[in-house]
Amino acid sequence: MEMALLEKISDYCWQIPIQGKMRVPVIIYGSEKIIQAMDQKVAEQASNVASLPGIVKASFVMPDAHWGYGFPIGGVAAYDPEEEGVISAGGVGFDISCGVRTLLTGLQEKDIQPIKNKLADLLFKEIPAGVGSHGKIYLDKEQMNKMLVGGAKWAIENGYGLQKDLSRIEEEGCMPGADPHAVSNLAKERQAKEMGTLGSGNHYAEVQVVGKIFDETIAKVFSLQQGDIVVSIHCGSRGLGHQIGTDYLKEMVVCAQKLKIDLPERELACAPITSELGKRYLGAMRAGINCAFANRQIITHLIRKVFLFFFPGIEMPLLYDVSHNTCKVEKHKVNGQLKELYVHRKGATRAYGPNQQEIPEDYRTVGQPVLIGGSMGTHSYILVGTAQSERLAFSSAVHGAGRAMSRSKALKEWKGKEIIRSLEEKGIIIRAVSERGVAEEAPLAYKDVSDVVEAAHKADLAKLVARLDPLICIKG
DNA sequence: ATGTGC
Repeated sequence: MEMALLEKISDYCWQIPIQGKMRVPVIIYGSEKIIQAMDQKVAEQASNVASLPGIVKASFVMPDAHWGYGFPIGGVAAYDPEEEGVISAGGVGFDISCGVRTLLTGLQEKDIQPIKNKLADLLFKEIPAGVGSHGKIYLDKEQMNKMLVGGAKWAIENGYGLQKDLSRIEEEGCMPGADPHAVSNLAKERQAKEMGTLGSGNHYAEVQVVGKIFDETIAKVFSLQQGDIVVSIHCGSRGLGHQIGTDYLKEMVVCAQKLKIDLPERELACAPITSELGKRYLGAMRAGINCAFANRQIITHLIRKVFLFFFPGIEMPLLYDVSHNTCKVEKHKVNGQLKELYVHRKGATRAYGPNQQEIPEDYRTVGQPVLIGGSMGTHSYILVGTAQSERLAFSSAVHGAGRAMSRSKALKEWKGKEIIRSLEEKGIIIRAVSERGVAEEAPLAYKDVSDVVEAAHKADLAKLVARLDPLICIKG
């Protein structure tokens, strides 16, 4: 990114002042090194986002941002319905409610060492992964609608998990206001066989060891200790979310044209929050959130079954489950006034600080766990939300490393087999459906997640709690 | 991200 175009506010905060059609400034969080390496396109896209009607405060860019479809990935933007604010399918992203869930195991690394390969094999066998992967579950129309309304709650009622899991999921695993009738039949058909599947790309299920604790006090509240084994799931709403995105993007292009909303780029298509289309998208997108909650809940059940085989009686409670592709209605302070805003987080994790009613009671004194998935073979991190983040970025933080290299370039650079072998030498077992997928997801095709979380920490968006090191990674 | 792409 061209640093000359930015005004430095602090070591970890930079600004693009209002210019052209921008209604608010762009605020970018990150070190000089991170922002220098960011694509210039991110600045353009974030400025475009700042030009849409009803945006308040600023168009925010997280340290892990990269070029996305219309809105940058790693972007946060809030729109006010009372100021003709908009909602945008591209501002949520195609993988609606993609997110991370982490399970505690109570095991230590030495417990899994003797069975590591067998554990990897069985996890790989039991968790369907890959493009177009199907599970054993088939939902008819009636069950589909119930799932889209009930989310993880529906999954638990149908035998996939424990009632107490719900208290550790954002929205308690069931997003209110979901409207299955706003979801196309095509989207539902695509999803019918995809419940409890991982998908492809950077999605994974990973067995990890807590490699480092940054904050002992908060780690204790999160039940994390050095050497503990945890399991993390990174996936979203599969074909359903993607089809909702595709369907509504088309409609929003037409809507924006009709209402003469000035779009710097077609891909910024949006609809007024108060419009019929805006409300319908919100209902469909919320159904997508429930689909992702249910999906991660079913995968949790599959993982627990595998662990129970090796460790009879094991309990695997949730640490937390949080999304990083959503639009949510939240109250935030703008110019000293509490406003109800539509907060788009695309590749940005909600990161509530202490004393928020929305987070589990056990965590309320310290703040919400902010789960940051790394790329294949690299560290992941657990952070905690801060009080400052509300003012800084509507309580949001980073979501992961972010690509540094295109998929096609990664394919030219590496072979899947070589990547798997070199990770094996480091003691990391990869079980993947596609060798091509492994090459595309090569560790060096991603930015360094450690830099990104350090920047989030130093910018006060969220605070470092623990580092997770991969042992077994199941991929599409 | 995606029944991967014009």
